[in-house]
Amino acid sequence: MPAEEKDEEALRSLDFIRQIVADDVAAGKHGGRVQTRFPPEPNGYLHIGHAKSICLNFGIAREFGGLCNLRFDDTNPVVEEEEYVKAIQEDIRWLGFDWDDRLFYASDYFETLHGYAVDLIRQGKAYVDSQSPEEIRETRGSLTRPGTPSPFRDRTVEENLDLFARMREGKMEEGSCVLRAKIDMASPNMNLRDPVLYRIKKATHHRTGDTWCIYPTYDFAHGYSDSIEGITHSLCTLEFENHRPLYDWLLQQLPIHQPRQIEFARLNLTHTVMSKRKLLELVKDGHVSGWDDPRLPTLRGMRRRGYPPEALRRFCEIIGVTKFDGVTDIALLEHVIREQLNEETPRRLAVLDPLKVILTNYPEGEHEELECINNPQNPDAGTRKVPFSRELYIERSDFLEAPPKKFFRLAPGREVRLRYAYFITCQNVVKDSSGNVVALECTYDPATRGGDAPDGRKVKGTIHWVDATASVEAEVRLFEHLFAAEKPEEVPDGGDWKDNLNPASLVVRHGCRLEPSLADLAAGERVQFERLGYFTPDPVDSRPDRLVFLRTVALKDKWARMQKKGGRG
RNA sequence: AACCCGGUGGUGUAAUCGGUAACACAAGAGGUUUUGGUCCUCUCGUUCCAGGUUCAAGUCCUGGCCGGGUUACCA
Repeated sequence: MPAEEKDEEALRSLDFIRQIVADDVAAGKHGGRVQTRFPPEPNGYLHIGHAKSICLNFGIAREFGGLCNLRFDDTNPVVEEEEYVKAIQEDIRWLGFDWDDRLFYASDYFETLHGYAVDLIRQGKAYVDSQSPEEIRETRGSLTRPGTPSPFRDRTVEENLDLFARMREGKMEEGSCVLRAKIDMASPNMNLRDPVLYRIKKATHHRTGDTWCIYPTYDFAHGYSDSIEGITHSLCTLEFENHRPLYDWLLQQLPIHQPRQIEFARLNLTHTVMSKRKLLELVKDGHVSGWDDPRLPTLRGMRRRGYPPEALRRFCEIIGVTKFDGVTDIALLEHVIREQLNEETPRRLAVLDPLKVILTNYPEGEHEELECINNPQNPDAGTRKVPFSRELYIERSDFLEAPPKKFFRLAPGREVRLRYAYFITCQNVVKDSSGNVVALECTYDPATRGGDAPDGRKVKGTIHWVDATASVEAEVRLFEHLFAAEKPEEVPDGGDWKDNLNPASLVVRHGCRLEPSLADLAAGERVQFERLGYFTPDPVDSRPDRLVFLRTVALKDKWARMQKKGGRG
């Protein structure tokens, strides 16, 4: 009733699918009921593209007071496995969605589906074709040439019934015959040229075992499964657009619940690949460590990398739903990850490439604890004590012997602030015999404890540090885009998409030094290493005695950008 | 080549279903700052083209152009 509330509601525009659903609800279609489904085939792991579909389907159900089912589309036993069924459920739960007791399988409906096929045969709408797969392909015609009818197209209902029964009984060889819909061999839509409805596969199904040797095709099973479950809006990606006439035709032949299929554009991201086939190839060929490699766009990879599920949901919300087949900049994903992590992540000090600093005027054998703010974004996060003494480590990249113009960090004779600690001045550069910088001798100003100078003097730079002895060692893995090219699939002729793999997508740093509190971070916890990015202990490889951290995403780095720009001229 | 679907700044979306282009990201410039982070300000579009309907078109019509999908007993 409040006007402002109404305005706010009006401001939130509905995507074209939600608009359709809203209209249907308003019109009282299906009694105002809304039911969707997420229908993965259990033959691979879920990726961020699936997340878009999951958020859409579960999101719409929730927004319209409806339900969303999880249904495994397991109609092809030769490629599907139980292993994926479990993994997919895990991933969806992690993303934050729940299907309650509505976990279904297309294979649950095999008997009903078979009955529907028999109904179609009885109506003269389907027939058993005894042509070979090659013959079927050839007589289907082409995009420009109509197909020609099968010589078996006009078999009698009785004959078809008998043949189909024998198919089910296993008396026919694989490939010797199929059940086809009798629609229109001259249709400009290839899907309507007597599509195959059932084929013989003498394979063991992960759920039905050897009960069946004939299996329905996707087109046959999908719409009918939707109907059986009372789905009102069946959402799928654009490549099924041409299947919709078949979806509708199949449904309309029987006096059953009629769902509506609506197609939307799948998600494409820059600097990565999304197809199951390509992902599989990367895993199989060892370009990545597995399906949960943190560089992959798989949900497992992202979970391991420390991406918060809330951010993924937010991302799916931002990208919207349309019929335009575009490519989303992966920078948008990274942005929502940072946005989320910036709010909720405790800050910590860590040095990835340690350079020793000796405070020559700091008393030997002495140490102290300095108070550091946990999260400037959130005062409630409080503070913590971090050990400090005469010998420290700073980031090697925070020191330059001959600093360029805009370099604000440490250099000979220059003063900087150690975050939450003291101002220090570099007095001497210690080098080994081959001229490498091995340590810095600095003086600190005791009056600047905490990081402020009582005399009001300023420093240009603040750098992070860690105590040399009271710190723990760790391995840290840094990631960049898996592919250097924005669109890895676009390759010059003769080239391979894998040529675009980024050789620097994984950089492993050994001998990193972390503030002691990081030693007992629990798996799944996320922190910000100040000035470096957001990190999480690797749930796979990190052990109490051998810490491994993964960088979820780097902080934005203006300095790096300036350097890059300058370097290019 | 036939059919289907699309086309709004660099990218992704929006525009109260004809009323005078908005948001986010990216990029660039500047400000604040004990993270070169965050935050704040500013810059970046003849809505693919050409006609037409209309007082009024990103929205409707026609024709082009460009892009995607489709010729598995895969999904």
